[in-house]
Amino acid sequence: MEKTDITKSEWEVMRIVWTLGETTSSQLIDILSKKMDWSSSTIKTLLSRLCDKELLGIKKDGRKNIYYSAIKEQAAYDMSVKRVFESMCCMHYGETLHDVIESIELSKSDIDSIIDVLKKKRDTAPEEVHCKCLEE
Amino acid sequence: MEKTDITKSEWEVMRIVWTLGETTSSQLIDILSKKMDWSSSTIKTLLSRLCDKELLGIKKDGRKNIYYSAIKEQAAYDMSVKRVFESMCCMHYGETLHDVIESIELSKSDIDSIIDVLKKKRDTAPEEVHCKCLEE
DNA sequence: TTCTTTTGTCTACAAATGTAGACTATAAAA
DNA sequence: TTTTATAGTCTACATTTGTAGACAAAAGAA
Repeated sequence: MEKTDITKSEWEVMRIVWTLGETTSSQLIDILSKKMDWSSSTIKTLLSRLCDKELLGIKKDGRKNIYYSAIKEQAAYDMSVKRVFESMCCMHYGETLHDVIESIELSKSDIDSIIDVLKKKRDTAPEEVHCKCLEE
Repeated sequence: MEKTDITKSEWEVMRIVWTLGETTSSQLIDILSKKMDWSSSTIKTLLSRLCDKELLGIKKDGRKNIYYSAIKEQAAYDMSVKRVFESMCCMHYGETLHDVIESIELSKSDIDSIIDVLKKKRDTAPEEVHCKCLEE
């Protein structure tokens, strides 16, 4: 079995936890019930599933639960983007990146750092990448 | 309802179809049963689900089915990567792209074209992007 | 201290997904 | 033409996901 993916609904919860740091269910219910129009039960269910998956951790404060993220936000993003790329034909990596970069918001310093890594990568980059979809 | 996602197993099928162009179930069974260690039934089920979702189309050749992709490969990739980015905090777009670029194979011309779009984007790029995770 | 709200834990249930067997109509082989 | 291998369509069934109600315990309000 491979690591479970974070599902669409779970991302919503995780992002709030990452943004707030440690937090309580009431705070999460407060925010997510408005934002996502979910019932409190739904949010509680998601919280306990995320704990099962060990994506969240719990500390007890009396009888209240304090939730905190058990994984680093950036690591979660890296992993999930990497997974998408793994489902793709590698011949399309370039254009896909091109297209996504066109469509999202990036700061100047983001851009600079990406250009930087691209330039470094260029030295050892192959002339072409070839399709492996039918292999193995 | 939003457009259904392509699932992990479905991607495997779609990629073979994209690579082969029009094809038959026997050819797909041949390739995927080896590659994925799936039974022929599994592959047939996936094919018919993909047709239901209108990601594949069928032409009849006698009583055989000829399958073909009903969506463009690049469009499918663009859409699915875009979806992942939509689940993310936009403050992490830059680093995520940086990390994924480091980890995948890109040709020199891919790299050039991405640098190109980045340079264009830089002119109008903001100094910073800000987190919207708690908004709305 | 009794009533009410909050929290937390269980249970529920439909839809989507992963995976595959059963049955049927052909087509190919013997 | 009888046998056999195929391809296609249905049905099946466990898991995961989306979504939420029921109920109990504890905390706060009256």
